[in-house]
Amino acid sequence: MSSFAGRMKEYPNMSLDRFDRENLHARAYFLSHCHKDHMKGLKGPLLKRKLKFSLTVKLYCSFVTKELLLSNPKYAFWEDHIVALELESPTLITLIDEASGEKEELVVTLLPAGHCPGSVMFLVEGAQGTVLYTGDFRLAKGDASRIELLHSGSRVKDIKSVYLDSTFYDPRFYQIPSRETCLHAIRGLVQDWVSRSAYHTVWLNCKAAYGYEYLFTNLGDEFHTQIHVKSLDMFKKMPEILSHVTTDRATQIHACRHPKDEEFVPASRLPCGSSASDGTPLNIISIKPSTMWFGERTQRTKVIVRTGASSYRACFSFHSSYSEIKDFLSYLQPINIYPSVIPIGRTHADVTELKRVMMQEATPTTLPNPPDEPLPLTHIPLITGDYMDCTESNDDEEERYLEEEERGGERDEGSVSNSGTPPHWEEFFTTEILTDSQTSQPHSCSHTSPSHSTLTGSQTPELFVDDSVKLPSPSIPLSAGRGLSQAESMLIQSEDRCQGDALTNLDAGGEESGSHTHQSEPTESQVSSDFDIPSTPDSHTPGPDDLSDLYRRLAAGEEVVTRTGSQDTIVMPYIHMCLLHTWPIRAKRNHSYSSTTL
DNA sequence: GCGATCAGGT
DNA sequence: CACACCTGATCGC
Repeated sequence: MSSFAGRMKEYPNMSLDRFDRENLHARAYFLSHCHKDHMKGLKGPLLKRKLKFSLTVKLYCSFVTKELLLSNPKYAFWEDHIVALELESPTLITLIDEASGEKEELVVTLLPAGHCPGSVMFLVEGAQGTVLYTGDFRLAKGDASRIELLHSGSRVKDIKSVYLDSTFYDPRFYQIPSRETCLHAIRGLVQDWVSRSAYHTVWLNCKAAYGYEYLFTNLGDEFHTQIHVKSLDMFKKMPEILSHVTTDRATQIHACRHPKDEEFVPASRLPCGSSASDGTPLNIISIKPSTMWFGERTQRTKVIVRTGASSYRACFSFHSSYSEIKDFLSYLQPINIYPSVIPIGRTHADVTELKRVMMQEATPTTLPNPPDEPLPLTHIPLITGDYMDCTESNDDEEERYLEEEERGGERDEGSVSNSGTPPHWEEFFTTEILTDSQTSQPHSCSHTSPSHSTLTGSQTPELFVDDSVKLPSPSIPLSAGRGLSQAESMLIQSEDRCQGDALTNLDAGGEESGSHTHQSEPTESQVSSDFDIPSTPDSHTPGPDDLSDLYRRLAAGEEVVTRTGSQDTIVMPYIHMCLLHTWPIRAKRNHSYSSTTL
């Protein structure tokens, strides 16, 4: 749970993801994504009143977040105060003190966060330096190097502070199987079940939160069906999602929910109460997306776990793992790291210390101690237990592993050739409301690069452990209930293949100190970039005045040429569609910059 | 009646 | 061992 109080040291006049208490006095608000724990105070009467009397206070977020937010009538009063920004489009924002008229100018850039639809990180550049507020994020190893606006010419921008989603910033959560691996496993399980008969039905037991949509779109594509959900309202401007969901209960894949009686659902009935029209009882399995993690030396990654006669857990994470966070931080090398989550049983000092350890790992050279920060003590490991040999379930229930998948990267998806690549699908946001009849065809996008088109086209995935996964046969009594026998549990033991790749990747990511210059890149087997950052060997860092002018012009949409050394560097004002990310839902329209001043 | 907070649950 | 959410009880206004 985020314990971030809402404000950053450098820019205390803006509030991010918190809207109560001190944040009531902010000059501008920023919402990174539409999850309730980042919206505290957002519908409060005090803020509502403030808006009534203010001409300048705005809420900045992505288009998708705006849409999701306004789909809840409780936030309707924000409508005229929301400024949706494009991803990866530096925007000049002027914070105005309404009492004194004092102004403060910032350049804010939304970067894709990979956490849920519409989720972004905020890159803020201004007089107090460049800071990055990550919100919640899930980025794979190497992703930071693909975000062009974290770079200036050939090098990473000098980042003073990162306000970090530190949910899994703990070595216990060293590894979380990649999105592709998890998706692939779920697809295999669904495939095995729904192919048995039209009466075999899958219930995806998802929580009431945004973030599972890419599961729906992928499964929908794969099985040529729509996923049954409770409501479509929030997706009415998101054709790529809308086309994959339905309120028609006659489908083999459900993600519907019911406020009550969730306990008795598996094997007997669905939350929506759907049953076959001819009275034949449905054969239902439930799949509950859950976070599963593995220690540093763990060679197995069990992606699907059977928890009952007809219930499963499948690995699914909205947040980056420890090694992904470390990769992210070692790439950016911020001077300060402010964790947003203080782990239970930890004090703020502990986390501050972790940060020091992190920075020591990241930068072999001596770092200046940031002013007002306590000095590091010695490194106390967060966890004293044995997480190195974590081959057990992460869950408290006794469970049998159904599948072990350690693909270590390049074998993830049939057509995917590198390990760090998120699922290949695109979502697009539109300003028009689509009707059901308009949504049957997946939208293509002119921005999509040819390689993306290839990847998002129909794929022939490898069947996942198709002869090793054994689902309960219909002849086995589907008595719900716990205490499976060994035989019933059917441990699927694929051979432990922990090929070198996975460990090599992890090890290459951040421990050893020598390779952590900003320019350093993992070897090409680990990371593929969608663009090459040009090398400008003798460039120099522009001063604050240069930057200020540059960003002003960038915000105005100009193409900017700067002389940073012996070469001219052309700074493109808008980079579109270059990232292979799961969640950056881009505006489907020609959109000039929102150059926002007030 | 509403909001904030907490406990307890999934 | 986590997240992100819900419901219900309680308290204060």
